[in-house]
Amino acid sequence: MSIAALAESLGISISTVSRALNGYADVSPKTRARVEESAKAMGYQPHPVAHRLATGRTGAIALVLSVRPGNTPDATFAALLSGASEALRPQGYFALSVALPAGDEEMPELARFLAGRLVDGVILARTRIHDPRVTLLQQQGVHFVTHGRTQHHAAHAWVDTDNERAFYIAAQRLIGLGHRRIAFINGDATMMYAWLRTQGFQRALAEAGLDAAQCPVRHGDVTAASGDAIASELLAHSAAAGAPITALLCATDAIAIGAMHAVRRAGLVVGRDVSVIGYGNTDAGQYAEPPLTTIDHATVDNGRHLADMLLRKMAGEPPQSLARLEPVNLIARQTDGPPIPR
Amino acid sequence: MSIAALAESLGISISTVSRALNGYADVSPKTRARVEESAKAMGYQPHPVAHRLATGRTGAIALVLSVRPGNTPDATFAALLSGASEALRPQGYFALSVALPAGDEEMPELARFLAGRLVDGVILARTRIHDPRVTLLQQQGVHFVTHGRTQHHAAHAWVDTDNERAFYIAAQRLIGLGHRRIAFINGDATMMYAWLRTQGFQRALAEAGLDAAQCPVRHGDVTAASGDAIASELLAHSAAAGAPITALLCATDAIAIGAMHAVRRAGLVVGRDVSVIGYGNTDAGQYAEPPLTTIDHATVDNGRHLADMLLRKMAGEPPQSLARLEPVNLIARQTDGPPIPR
DNA sequence: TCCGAAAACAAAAGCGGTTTTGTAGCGATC
DNA sequence: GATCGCTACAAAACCGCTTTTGTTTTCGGA
Repeated sequence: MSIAALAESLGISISTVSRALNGYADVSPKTRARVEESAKAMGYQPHPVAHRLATGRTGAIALVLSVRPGNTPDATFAALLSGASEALRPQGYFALSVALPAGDEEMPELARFLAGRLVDGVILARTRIHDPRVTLLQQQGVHFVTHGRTQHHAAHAWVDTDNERAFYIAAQRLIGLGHRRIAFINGDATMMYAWLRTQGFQRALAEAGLDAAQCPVRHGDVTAASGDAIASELLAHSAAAGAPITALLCATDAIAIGAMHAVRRAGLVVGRDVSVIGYGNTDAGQYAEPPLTTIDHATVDNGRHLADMLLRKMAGEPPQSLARLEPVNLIARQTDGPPIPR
Repeated sequence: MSIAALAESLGISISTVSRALNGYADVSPKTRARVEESAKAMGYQPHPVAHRLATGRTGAIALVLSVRPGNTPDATFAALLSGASEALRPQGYFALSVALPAGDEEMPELARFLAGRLVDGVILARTRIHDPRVTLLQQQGVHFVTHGRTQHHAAHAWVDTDNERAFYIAAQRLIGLGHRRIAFINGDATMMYAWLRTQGFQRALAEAGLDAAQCPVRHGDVTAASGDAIASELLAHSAAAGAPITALLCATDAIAIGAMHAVRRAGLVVGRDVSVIGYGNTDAGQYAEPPLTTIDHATVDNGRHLADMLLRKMAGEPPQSLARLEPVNLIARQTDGPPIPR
C-alpha cells in the first residue's frame, strides 16, 4: 500500500494526500476527512524508509555502550535501555541499543554506526575521564547525552548519579564507626565514575584527618573475581605490615561480594573483623550472607531522564543547560560495624 | 558527498559510478579503478538511508526481548547481544536490541517496531510455550530466529540450551546423593524453558521411581526475592507435614541465592540440611557462601549462533533445517550433599 | 566494406515519500 | 468587467541511491 495507490483510489494527487495526512493548511476539511478515512480503511502507513529519506529523521535513538568481547555487560545497561524505552515510546521514538567492542575496533565501529544513520540521537553509557567517543560525537555533530560526566572542554548534556557524594557518605559512615584503615576497591581507573568516587572517598578522609597512606585506593574490574583478588592482597599485605585494614569500600556490589569471600578465606568475619560496603543495591548483595550494606541509586529512572534530555537536545536546547545529578542513598544492612582491635 | 557530485567530478554518469562501485561487469577496468580511487580520495560513502530505500535492505538486525516496566532485565540478554554483535560485525551488519514492554502493549509495540523497518531480521529471546510474538513474526514474513523453542505448528529456526537435560542431570545428581524429597523452584510457567525444565526434572524422578507428590514444582519470578519466599514456604510446609524437603533445585542462580537465604533463616545449613542447585553459573553464585553448585551454559556463544543462523535464514535456508541444541554442564561446588536425617 | 555482436557507457525508471512551486477557480473589490 | 487575492489542488523537484533499458562505439568476421 503506497501513497500513490491511495491517491489513485481517491482520484486526487499524491501531494494532496501527503499534505492532508501531515496537517498542512491548504487542504479542504472535506478532502482531509476523506483522505484520513480512506487511509485508515486501507491501512495505509507511509513507508518508513522512504519517509526517513525524505525527512532525514529516523525516529529512533540508540543507547551505545562498549563491551569487552567475551565479557558480559552487567544488568545496568539493560535497565537504562528499559527506562529510556518507557520515556521514548509515548513520543513515537524507538529506543535501540548497540554494543561496541571495547578495544582497537571501538572507535571505527562507533564511526561506522554513526555513518549508518540508523538513529537520530545517542545515549552514551559509562563515560571515561577522557572519552574519545564523546569527541567523535561532538565532531560529527550528532545529538547525544551521556550517562556520566567527562573532562571535556566542550560542554555536553549529561545525567549522572552523584558518585562523589556516594563514596563520601559511605566513607564517612565507616569513619564514624571508628575505622581508621579503610581501603577502597575501585573500578577501572580510566572511568569518570571511578575518579569521582575516589574524590569523594578522599574528601571524607581529609575532613576526618585520616592518613591517606593507610587508606589505599585500588583499581580493577567490577567483578567478584577481581574484588576477591584485590581484597585478598590488601588484607594480607596490611596485616603483614602490622596495620590491618578494617574496612573495604567497594565500587560495586559484585566487587563487595568477591571481597566478602576473600575476608572469609582469610579466616575473618565480615561485619565484625572487616566491614564491607558495596554500591548498586543489587539482588545479589541483598541476599548475600550477611546482607550487604550498599548504596542505592535509581538506574531505570536514569534511563528515563537520559531519554527526556536527549529529546530536548534534539529539539534544540543548548547542551550547557542540560545536566542532572541524581541522588544516592545508603542502605545499612549487616556487613559494616565498628572495628575490633586485632 | 553524494554520488552525483562524485560522478560530476569524474565527468561520467551517476549510473556508471554506482555500477562501478557495486561490481557490475559492464564497466571497463580503467573506469572502475578511476571511480574507486576517487571515491576513496573524496571519502564517498553511499547515503545509507537512500541505499536502504533502493535495495530494501537495512543492514541491521535486532534482538528483541520483553521487559516488565520497572523491572530490570538480567544480564543474559546483554550477553546475547554481545555475542550476536561479534558474529554480525564481520558481515557488515549491525546488531541492535530493543526492549518491548511486557503486557498489553507488547504486541502492538512489536508490530510498530516491525512496521518501522529498522532491521532485516529479528532474534527473539525468552520464548513462551505459546508465543504470540512468534505468530506475529510468521504472519508478517519477517526473518527471525528464537532463543528457546515454542509449541508452534509452523516450524521456525531456533537455538536453545538443553533445558530438559540440564534439570534431568541436576535432579539425577540429587537423587544419586540420596535425596527423596526434592522441590523445584521454577520460573514463569508460561515460559518454554520452564516447561522443558519441569520435563527433565520429572523424567529423573520417574526413572528413579520417586514419588512426584513429594517433589513439588513451583513457579515464580526468577529473582532472589521470589526464590526466598517460595523456598520459605516449601520448607515450612513440608516440615509441618512431617516430610521435610531436603533439596531445592532452582531455575536460576538468583532464585538459588534467595533460597539459600530462606534455608538459613529457617535455622538450617545449606549443603548439609538442605541442598541447593542453581542454573546459570553467575558470579553471584560462584561467590555465594557457600559457593553454589550450578549448571553452566554458554550465553555469549548462543548469541553468536543465533546471529549465524539468522544470517542463513535471511540467505534463504528453510527454517526446518535450522535448529541447534546447546550442551549444558553441571558445576559441582558446595551447596549440595547427601541428605541427613532430621 | 558492411553487418552483427559485444563492450562500455548514459539515460531513465524505480524505491516511496515530502516540500516547493505552479495554477485553476472563485468571490470580492474598484 | 478586469484585477486582485484566496483557496484548494496538482505538478514537479527533491531526498540519494539501484537497476533496467537504451544507445553509442568498437571490433571481428564474412
